[in-house]
Amino acid sequence: MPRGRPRQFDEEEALNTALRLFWRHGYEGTSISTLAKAMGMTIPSLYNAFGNKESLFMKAVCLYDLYGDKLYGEAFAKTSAREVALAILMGEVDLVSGAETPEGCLMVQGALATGPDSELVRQEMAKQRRQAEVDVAARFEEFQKAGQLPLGWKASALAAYVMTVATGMAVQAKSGASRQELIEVADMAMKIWPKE
Amino acid sequence: MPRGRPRQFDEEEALNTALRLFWRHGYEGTSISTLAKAMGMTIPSLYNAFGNKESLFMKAVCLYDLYGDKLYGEAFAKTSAREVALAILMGEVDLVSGAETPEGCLMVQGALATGPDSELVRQEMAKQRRQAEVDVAARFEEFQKAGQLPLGWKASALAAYVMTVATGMAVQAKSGASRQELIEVADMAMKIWPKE
DNA sequence: TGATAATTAGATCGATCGCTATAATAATCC
DNA sequence: GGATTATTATAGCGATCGATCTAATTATCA
Repeated sequence: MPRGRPRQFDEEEALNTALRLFWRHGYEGTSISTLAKAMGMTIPSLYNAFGNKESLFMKAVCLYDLYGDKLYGEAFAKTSAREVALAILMGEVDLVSGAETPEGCLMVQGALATGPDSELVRQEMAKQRRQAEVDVAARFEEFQKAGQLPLGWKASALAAYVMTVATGMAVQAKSGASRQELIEVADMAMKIWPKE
Repeated sequence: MPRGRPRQFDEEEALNTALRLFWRHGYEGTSISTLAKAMGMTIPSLYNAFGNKESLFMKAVCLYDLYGDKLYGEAFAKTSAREVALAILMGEVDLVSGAETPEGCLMVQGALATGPDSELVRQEMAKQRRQAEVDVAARFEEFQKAGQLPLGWKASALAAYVMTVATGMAVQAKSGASRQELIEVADMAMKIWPKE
């Protein structure tokens, strides 16, 4: 046990609670007092443990990234562009409409349009969304170089398309779309691939 | 001229200014004081003319709807499902990446995830997004009944797909995607149609 | 057992939030 | 010109925002 008075909260559990709140209500829509109450700690304890609201949010984002890392890790392991796309879309359906998690995607609804005080957070979310697309494009590029993309397709355009559908499904989930509806959307989206 | 002291602002112009601010910064991210300054009127004048923040936002949404009404009106006039979809997607590209307007879509980023105080506004935006999809589905249903949809396609799933891509493009635009990138996405999205 | 270190608890900071009460101003109506 | 009506301007309302100060508490270390 460390030196001083022991903490009355579990840091990871508290961070997970914060993640759920930011996920559901966004960065601006979640107040410090709401966070502190839900996390079972006083406001000074929250600041002592997590810095400030922005750094708490960014730590929650890091925790959220674990979901994405798993999803895209598994998708990138697939051996065809079509399977990669399918894994991304079906994985996103699970993520944005999971029964145990808030509807939608933290990267999208965490800070999409904000006031001036949250501008840095908004830009960081936009940056991470763009980076995810760049990563997907790089994976598709590998298939492109191996001549395994349909004729005339650009890896970057395919990646932009897949991520656009994924992002759109996240908004649909937040609008109340069911998992079944999202699966139908993903099925439609996969029809871009030419038949044999 | 009406009875009392004349107004020092043009109501429609002021509402348009409010629309731009809500469009860029969202409902929660736009404060009354910011709105009043940009609209060139004092805070009491703003309340006198527009009620409260929520009703001002809803009036801005009505003004925004004019863009959508034009877009979907023209799209629904097309004579094939494919042309309807193409008109929707290209129209949305214009709308969410217009040079004269903020990036993205007010319906999406106006109030996607919010705090408890903005819950009503958030639900209203979600409702309008769902309604737009229902309208598109109804148009596709007409083609379906005429046997003019590809075999095995559901009008509702096609509508959900098209609106998902449209919504996703709105987020992409807010992330900084260029018009050209969005056009490439729309082109990819249209590939779901089978070749003759 | 006393010094040290870390966390907790309670009170509160200045700033801003959405909103409004009051009163001065500027037009028309009679 | 006086009454009426609507808008403007100033000031400020209570509540909440993110964040912090001070002090009491509870552990380890020497």
